[in-house]
Amino acid sequence: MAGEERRLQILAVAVSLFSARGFRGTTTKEIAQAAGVSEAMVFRHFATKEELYAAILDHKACASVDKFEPAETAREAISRKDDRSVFEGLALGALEHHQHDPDFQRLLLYSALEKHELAQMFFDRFVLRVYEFLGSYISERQRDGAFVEVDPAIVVRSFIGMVMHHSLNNNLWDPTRRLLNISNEVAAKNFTDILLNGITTPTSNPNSRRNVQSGNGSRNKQTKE
Amino acid sequence: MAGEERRLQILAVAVSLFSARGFRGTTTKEIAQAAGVSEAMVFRHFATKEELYAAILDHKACASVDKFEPAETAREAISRKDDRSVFEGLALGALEHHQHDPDFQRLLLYSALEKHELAQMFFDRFVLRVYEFLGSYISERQRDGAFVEVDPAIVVRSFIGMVMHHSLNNNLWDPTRRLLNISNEVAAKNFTDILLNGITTPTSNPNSRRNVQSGNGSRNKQTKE
DNA sequence: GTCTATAAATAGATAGAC
DNA sequence: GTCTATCTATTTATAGAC
Repeated sequence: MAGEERRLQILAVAVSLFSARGFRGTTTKEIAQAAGVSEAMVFRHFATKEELYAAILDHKACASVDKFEPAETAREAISRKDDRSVFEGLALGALEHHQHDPDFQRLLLYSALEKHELAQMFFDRFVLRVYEFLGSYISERQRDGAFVEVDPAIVVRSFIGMVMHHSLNNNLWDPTRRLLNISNEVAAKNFTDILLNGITTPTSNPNSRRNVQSGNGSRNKQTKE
Repeated sequence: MAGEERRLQILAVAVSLFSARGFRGTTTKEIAQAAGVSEAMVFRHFATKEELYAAILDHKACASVDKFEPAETAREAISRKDDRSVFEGLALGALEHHQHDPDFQRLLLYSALEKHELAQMFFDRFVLRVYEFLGSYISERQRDGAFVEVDPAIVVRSFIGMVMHHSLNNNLWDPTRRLLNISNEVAAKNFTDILLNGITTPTSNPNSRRNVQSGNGSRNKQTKE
């Protein structure tokens, strides 16, 4: 097998093993066996185990960043100020990504727990940008009077929390979907519904929407019905 | 040092090491050194490294379950049907727990990634119950007409997602709070606000609240203003 | 490009003295 | 209860033949 081809093959099996067992939990021997070569071959393509791991994280992180960067549908929805499309589209994209490539989330978690520098780099280069990106849209919609006045970062944290935690459950704790078995489309729609509209019915709660009116809040009764 | 005392000391340092480096990332030698004893002492109290790890997970999981089980304030708020108190109280409790004991979340994540059986046991004995507990309350409030008709499990997933993901950010990726620096109280309040009320202002979105009216939905225009 | 053989260090775990 | 010394297996990594 040609050099580059072999390198990619080793990389591929290593992704699967590192994501399943973590850095310290995976041995170079296992990687070599899974690739059907000797350990010496692994070290021919990657000087150290650490270098192999870094190559994987780098590849996964960059691929993920690139995949998000366009987010054409998101930008288009933003330009139309179509809130539902913005959030639902981003959620669906993330959920599909996590479902299609569960190794990605596991690698990210393992590397974060193990405090690998590339985990922090991914956070700086990807998560930070998402917060800026989404946060600035939320700010804009607040200026429009469409969203209530609340720290945009909290809104981003909340929404990403719903989405990421759902994927985490599906990939990590509840792969058989005992707790909640819904399609990504339904999940994205419901998370967006909750973020935008909440779950309280309009008439049921006298304190509802109290964040909206800044000047006439005194009309809202604090006592229960 | 007396037997039981020594045992607890080893357990304590092992918690800190296992939570920092995971099972495979922690050596019995390190544990012994951190406890100021020889490796032989570790194996005197715990037959194998695995047994020590299981003792830790078991202890942490049981302590956590016990701590939640009362949840007196939650039950009291539920009996009053004080939605805000129910969710805000549970969120604050979890956030405080995670902040006060960051090892707990790391151990849980590591053990889940490493597919340790006790991780699954914790899920079955704790997470499952929370879903039942909160889910049945949500169902009740839906029958009251206070909450919109949506799968209660999705609501639970959403809310737990906000809370857990926030703790995860604070403990794992952003301990310096670059992205979002708020107290647990503010976080719990805001997550609850979003869950109950959403972020859209009442007048801004013609599609808003469309889940509520089951019979007269045709009045809602689908076109944008 | 691929292998076998092996080095060097470290892992988990035990024996036996005090 | 505690230690030192040690065993055995495994781990990362290298040397050198083909």
